[in-house]
Amino acid sequence: MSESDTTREKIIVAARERFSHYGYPKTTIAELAEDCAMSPGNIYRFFKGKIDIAVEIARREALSAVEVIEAVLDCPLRSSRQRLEEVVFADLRYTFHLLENQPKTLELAQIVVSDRPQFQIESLRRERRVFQRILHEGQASGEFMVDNVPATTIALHAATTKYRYAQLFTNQTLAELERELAHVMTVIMRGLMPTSEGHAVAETQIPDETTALSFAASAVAASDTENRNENEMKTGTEEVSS
Amino acid sequence: MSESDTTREKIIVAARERFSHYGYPKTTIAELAEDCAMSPGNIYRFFKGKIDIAVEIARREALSAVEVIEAVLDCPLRSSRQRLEEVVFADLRYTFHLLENQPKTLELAQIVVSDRPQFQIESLRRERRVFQRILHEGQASGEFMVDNVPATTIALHAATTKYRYAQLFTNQTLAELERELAHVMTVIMRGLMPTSEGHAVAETQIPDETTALSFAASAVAASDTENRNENEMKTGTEEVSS
DNA sequence: TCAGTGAATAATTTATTGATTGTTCATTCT
DNA sequence: AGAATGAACAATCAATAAATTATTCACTGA
Repeated sequence: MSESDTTREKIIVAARERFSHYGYPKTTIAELAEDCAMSPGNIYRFFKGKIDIAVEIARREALSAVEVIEAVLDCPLRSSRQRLEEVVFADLRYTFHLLENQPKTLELAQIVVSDRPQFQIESLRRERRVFQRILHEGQASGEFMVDNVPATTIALHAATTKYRYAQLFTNQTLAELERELAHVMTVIMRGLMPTSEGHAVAETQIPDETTALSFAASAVAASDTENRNENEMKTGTEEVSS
Repeated sequence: MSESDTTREKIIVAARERFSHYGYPKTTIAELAEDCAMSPGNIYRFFKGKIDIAVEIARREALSAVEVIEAVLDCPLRSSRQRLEEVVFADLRYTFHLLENQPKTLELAQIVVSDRPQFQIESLRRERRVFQRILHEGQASGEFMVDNVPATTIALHAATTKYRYAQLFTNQTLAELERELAHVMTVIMRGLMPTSEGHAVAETQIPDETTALSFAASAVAASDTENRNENEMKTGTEEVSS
């Protein structure tokens, strides 16, 4: 069991290397087998097919992307508003840099999604859970005033669609997108927060790239090498409906 | 001049027919020439190339789509909130039905955009002008309380990205998208409107499909057959920055 | 029994070719 | 002159053949 697990890992490592260098289509099973010093046939004892190797890699990529974002939650001494903003900006920056520096990752994701539409749905759902947790906390502390948390979670997530893998929609620069997103968040925040009469909710400021993310990056780097188990992580809040 | 204009129109009519039936790639210049009872070479006295015929058709399509939406503006006895909501829902429904019933139109648009990226930028800008006009009016009447109208226009437009040609992003049904959009608009409206202390801004209701749109459809149908001039229409408000 | 093999086969991709199509332009009408 | 032609050429596409690749499975060695 443990033996066959390390073999499986070897395949994944080799595949990740080749997929990111040469792309999924140009990588052959025979090459992966050679990298792992085994026969092509043996690969099929660990994966049902070539696409399933890609699915596993994409799955892990998606999980670690959410981990980056979730790390903002563990950052102490922050208001719910700050958390929400940092999560949204982290999402923009993370996916923007991903497409910029690792174009093969997008290709892989597109291949996986076109073959397994459910994959995208689940990735988005995982991301929404983070939003929902923040909304929930903000609601509990009185910082937010929302009458339907699950529905507002979906709304928030939908309204920020443009800022996930933004290069798919536009060829604006990251700086332009950040300025735009600040305006979007300003409107949304005014919609979420109760207005103590008289003074309005302040504009959203573009968060510093280093603040929350250096924290997040180190947290992920630590968890990345260690407890890599197959199970979903526990959620802590109820599901987003739909 | 007038003579060569009607010839040009004949080409466009023939092209629109063939493009929507058989698609852009399967339509040949020879066929268009035959439809117009002329030689292939003569087409090139009116269009620089095949793609330019598609550009002209797409340009008109985009203009008439904005006209559908602009018609909401002429609908009397409506609050700015209602106008904004009706415009956004009209956009969702119009583009949804377009992709559903006229798949070749999407194909054409994608071909045009991949060849002329500027085309998309200008179409989006035209759409934003409608948003901006409503925001402006709402601001003037005191119904909205926005400190930066151009920036908020961009934010509003960006936050509703998912609901333009929604099938490109998701395979949700129209009914699902409408419910979702209602939640998005609820949050946004709370962000735009001043809260008289005590009672909150009401939730967005999904507008009736017939109300504003039957009005709009007839208005466009009327203008569609008649004054078809090449000029841009006058805007009436200042430009959206960027 | 079980991890692993590698030749055989089915499926897909790539290369090649011939046919079609977009575009030009010297020429013909009017 | 300007309007239109259609043969000529280059670019693109479709069809087929050739090569490569994914996948299976009867088999081997621990």
